[in-house]
Amino acid sequence: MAQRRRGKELEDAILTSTWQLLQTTGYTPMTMDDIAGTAHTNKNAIYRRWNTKLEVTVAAIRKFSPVAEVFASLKAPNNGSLRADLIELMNIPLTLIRPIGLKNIKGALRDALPNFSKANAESYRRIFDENILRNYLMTILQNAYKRGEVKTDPETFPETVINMPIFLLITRIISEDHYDQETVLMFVNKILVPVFAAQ
Amino acid sequence: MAQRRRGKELEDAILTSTWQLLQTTGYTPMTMDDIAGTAHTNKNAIYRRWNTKLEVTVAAIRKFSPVAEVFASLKAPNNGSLRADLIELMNIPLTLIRPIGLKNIKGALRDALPNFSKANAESYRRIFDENILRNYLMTILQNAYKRGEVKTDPETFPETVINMPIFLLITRIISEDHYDQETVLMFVNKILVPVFAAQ
DNA sequence: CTTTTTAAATACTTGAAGTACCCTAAAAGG
DNA sequence: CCTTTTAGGGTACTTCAAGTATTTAAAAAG
Repeated sequence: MAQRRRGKELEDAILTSTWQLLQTTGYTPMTMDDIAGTAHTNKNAIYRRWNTKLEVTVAAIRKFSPVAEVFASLKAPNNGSLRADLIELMNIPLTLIRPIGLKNIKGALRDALPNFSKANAESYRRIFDENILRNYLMTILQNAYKRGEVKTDPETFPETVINMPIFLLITRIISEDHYDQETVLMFVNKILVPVFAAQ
Repeated sequence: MAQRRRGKELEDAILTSTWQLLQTTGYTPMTMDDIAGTAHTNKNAIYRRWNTKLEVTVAAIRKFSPVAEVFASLKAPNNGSLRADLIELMNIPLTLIRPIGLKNIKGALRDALPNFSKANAESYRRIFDENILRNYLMTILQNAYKRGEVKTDPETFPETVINMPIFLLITRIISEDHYDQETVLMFVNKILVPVFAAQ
């Protein structure tokens, strides 16, 4: 019998298995027993650390996808034009979605859905962006306001308008439609710039 | 013991129970056993007619909510202005959402999610609108194009732009945020008119 | 009146989540 | 070293809802 692992070693094994199953089995069909089995341990070891499949999965994503690095290296776009800044902003999710896969994100979104509500708005921003996208957007809009590209103070925009970028992403995920450079340009040119410029 | 019901009588009893449970228990917590129990029958009678909770529920909604009547009485808005037409369009879901409840729609949306995809785009339009909203929107946009309120032929708009109204609704449902007259005006004035006018 | 259909009642199977418990290896502390 | 504490291994169990199977009997059809 193999040595008994514990602590970080065991945790790593669990997250590695989760990440691996995410690529092969996929989020939705993957079960807690699958994860435990692949990691050569049992469900208790998982439940001792996380409460749900969604939580283990988020932990695995944080460990193995470039989410952390990408966010660490980011700064708020400031290219001197609303359009250029929005393109840079909407490119961020591009880097994050690819290694995880749209379908897995959709599965996770489904599990997370019951926690989404206006009252609990944090929870869904957190999945992708830890509010970074939102903060960057506000900065971008403030700069555009100073330049006159946006007519009113972004602080007064309706929540729904501020949420347009994340809502475009969510609907893209729901429809399992690919997200690429062309999509970014379409979002920015055909939707986001017109909407923000009209405020 | 009561007489043994069958056929339409039994079907009505099942749908009545479903509709009733939708108002009390709510879609997500409601189980097939609940429905069977409330209708004083058993699950077999349900499964003989529908395959999933979602399908029974949709049948119950079609029977008891004003969906059918509303759609029958509708005609494509034509008020001579893009803005007025869009307001009329976005008012239609208002009538439909209230008697069903946002939370129930959200639960149903969650169950329906796996069937949503770009490839299968029909399925999610069907939930609310049987494509009527989309057809009306195209008519509205064509009229606006003739008047010059829209610069290019709506046939050439990106799918995402055409889907803006339904996506706004979906994100509203996801966030369990109320949908009222004020929301309609905000959607139309701050988002839909700017987006369509920019095409 | 006989046959066919189909609901009622009940019990069962399945799949996954989540829990309980006992045992023992590994770490920690003296 | 030796003892104590901690936490994983293994296994079995509970729960919940979905979905299926079976037997019985009532209603419909001829």
